[in-house]
Amino acid sequence: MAEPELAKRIIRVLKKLSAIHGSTMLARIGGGQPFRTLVATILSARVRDEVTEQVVPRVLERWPDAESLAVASPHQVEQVIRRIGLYRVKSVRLVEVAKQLMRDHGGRVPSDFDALIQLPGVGRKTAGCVMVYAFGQAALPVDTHVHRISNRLAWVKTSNPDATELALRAVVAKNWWSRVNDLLVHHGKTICRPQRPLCGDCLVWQDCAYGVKNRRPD
DNA sequence: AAAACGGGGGC
DNA sequence: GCCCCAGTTTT
Repeated sequence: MAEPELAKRIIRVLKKLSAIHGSTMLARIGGGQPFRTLVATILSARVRDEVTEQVVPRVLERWPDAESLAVASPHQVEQVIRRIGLYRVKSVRLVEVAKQLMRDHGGRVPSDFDALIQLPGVGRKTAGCVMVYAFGQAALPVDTHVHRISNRLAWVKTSNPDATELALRAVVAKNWWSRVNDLLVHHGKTICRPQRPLCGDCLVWQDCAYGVKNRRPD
């Protein structure tokens, strides 16, 4: 451990945040099923939860598996996901993903990070979310929320999300990664928001220079 | 490292 | 009107 002081700070914050309970959007929509989780995660990119939660079930109702989605036309998909941003790109990619699943993986979603990340429109975040929520495998997909928290609490000094991921992996046991991800994402969406964070309601404001300054402005 | 994709909601 | 949204791909 290069920085035991940092490790202690991270652990202290995570313990306080462990009082948080509740499910995440991807856990609700995906229901632990690989195909549902994959589709939900791809469509959720740069889209608010409320829109994703309304649109994705309609997609899955019409195309419940890779076999049916692979023979759909992107235009058909586009009509259904129209409320989501980037829908032109995403409709083409969804069909392409389904075709690739049929061609290379027997119509199943691979339970392998390296295979997932090769699907079109699937990056580190999406692959990590599928591994965590669909396969229950250890993965810590650091997103903008977790990265923002990491910066405000001064866990990392660079703008690289990978640095945050490494810092967390160093101090959190593998079987807790999904739980830690849930805690931090939930905290980032509700309290530690990008603008006007609710430091007055924050459980860890005392561990955060940003929070201390916000609660005791001078 | 930065731009592009992109409609919809909050303020 | 401006900024942001459980990112990924391209330049």
